[in-house]
Amino acid sequence: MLTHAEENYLKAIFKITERQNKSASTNKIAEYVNTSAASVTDMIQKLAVKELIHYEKYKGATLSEVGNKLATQLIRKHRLWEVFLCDKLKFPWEEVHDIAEELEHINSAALINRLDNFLGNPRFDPHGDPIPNAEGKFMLRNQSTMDNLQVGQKCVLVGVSQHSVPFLQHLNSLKIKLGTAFKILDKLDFDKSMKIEVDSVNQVTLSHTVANNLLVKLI
Amino acid sequence: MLTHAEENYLKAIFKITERQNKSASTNKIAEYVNTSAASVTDMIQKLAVKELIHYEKYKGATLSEVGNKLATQLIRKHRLWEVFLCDKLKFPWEEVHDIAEELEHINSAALINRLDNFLGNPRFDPHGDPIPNAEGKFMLRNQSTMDNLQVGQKCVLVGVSQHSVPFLQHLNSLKIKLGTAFKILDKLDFDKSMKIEVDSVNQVTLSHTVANNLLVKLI
DNA sequence: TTTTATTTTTAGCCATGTCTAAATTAATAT
DNA sequence: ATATTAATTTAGACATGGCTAAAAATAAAA
Repeated sequence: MLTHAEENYLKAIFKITERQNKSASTNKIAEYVNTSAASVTDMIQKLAVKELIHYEKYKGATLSEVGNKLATQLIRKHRLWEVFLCDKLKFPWEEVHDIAEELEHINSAALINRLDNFLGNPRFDPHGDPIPNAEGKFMLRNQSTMDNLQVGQKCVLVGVSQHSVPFLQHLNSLKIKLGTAFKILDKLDFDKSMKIEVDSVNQVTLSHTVANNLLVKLI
Repeated sequence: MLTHAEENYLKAIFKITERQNKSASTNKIAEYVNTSAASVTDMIQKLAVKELIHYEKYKGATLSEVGNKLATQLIRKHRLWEVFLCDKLKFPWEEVHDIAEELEHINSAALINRLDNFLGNPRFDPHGDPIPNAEGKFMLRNQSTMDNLQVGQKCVLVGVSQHSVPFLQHLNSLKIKLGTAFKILDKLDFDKSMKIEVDSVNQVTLSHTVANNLLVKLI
């Protein structure tokens, strides 16, 4: 059985190696688990002994097959709890991450399977991230970031690739949420900002940073 | 903020001093938190320094006002989660304790208040134990243990004072659950067992131990 | 290709919460 | 009242997970 700390390290390595296609560096992991590089070295050595990760001195860490399985189950638990918090308890989407961060450490397969059923076996969490099934398979979706679209194209928001509270609150204030439909009205060259029509009613301008963090599906 | 361990000690002392009307002994606490007496001595000394308990060498521990407040909130969380597990996730009542034992350590007042609302502000948990409200007030009920009743009296099961899995499964097998109505048919002197009519249909014999752990309300 | 800067590791230390064994105090029985 | 038993505390140790400061390895720049 894993400790909380071990679980957090596995999840960090999962997320880092998922984004970049190479091993997770000590510093990057330290940033994710909010600790010092020295502590990370200690911990990843222990995880390597337990064969949860592959680790070579000075070359970072990647998950072993077992470690990957465990990390995936954590992601599953985290995202299911987020759905519970938003759908059932009506939490706003910017508040669910921290609570789910604690809930994900509860250990009970029966609990998670019943929760999954109770929620109607959701495929995506409140931020649009896919929820792996009990076997660890993720559902993929063809999506792109909004800044890639051309003037005139229409799309629907299916996810956000940043979960920070200020970013999500910014979207709230623009009345943008998952499912919102957009039409690209204009793209400004000098700062890459975009003029957008939201739900066929109001127009807003999005900075490149914002557009880059919006995951959309063409319609 | 409290650690898991500290929370478990406070809860243990709460339960012990709730039952007996005197301070919780080192050994008793050790039994509740499943550790050695030496470890308990260590921990209660720390808790005393933090003024969460009153402690005098060789004389056991009682909760301070602050400690009592914290313990009560833990009980509240535990019991609300038990309701969630039974009512929403349809867990059988003998399986919820262990899971709630983990869930109760999640720290979020917003979460608990929303959960309380979501569940319809229940006053009692699946074993019939009262759930303190956000201010820590318990709802009391006039109840007695079934072994106190006389032949001919009728009652309804409103709680169980033992939560062990075998005991609860035994009740399952007898089709006895909260809300079940009984009539006392006979009391046997030599072993204090009782002959009972359950829900006006089947008759069963309950040992004194079982009857003593059934909390009932006369009707 | 050296020098410099950055990253990673090692070494030594600390707090938490546990343990066993031994010592001390309290309770019980003769 | 004293001896025995039981309960409690102390002492010393260990595992986990964190820290800082210094050393070593790698990467970047001159």
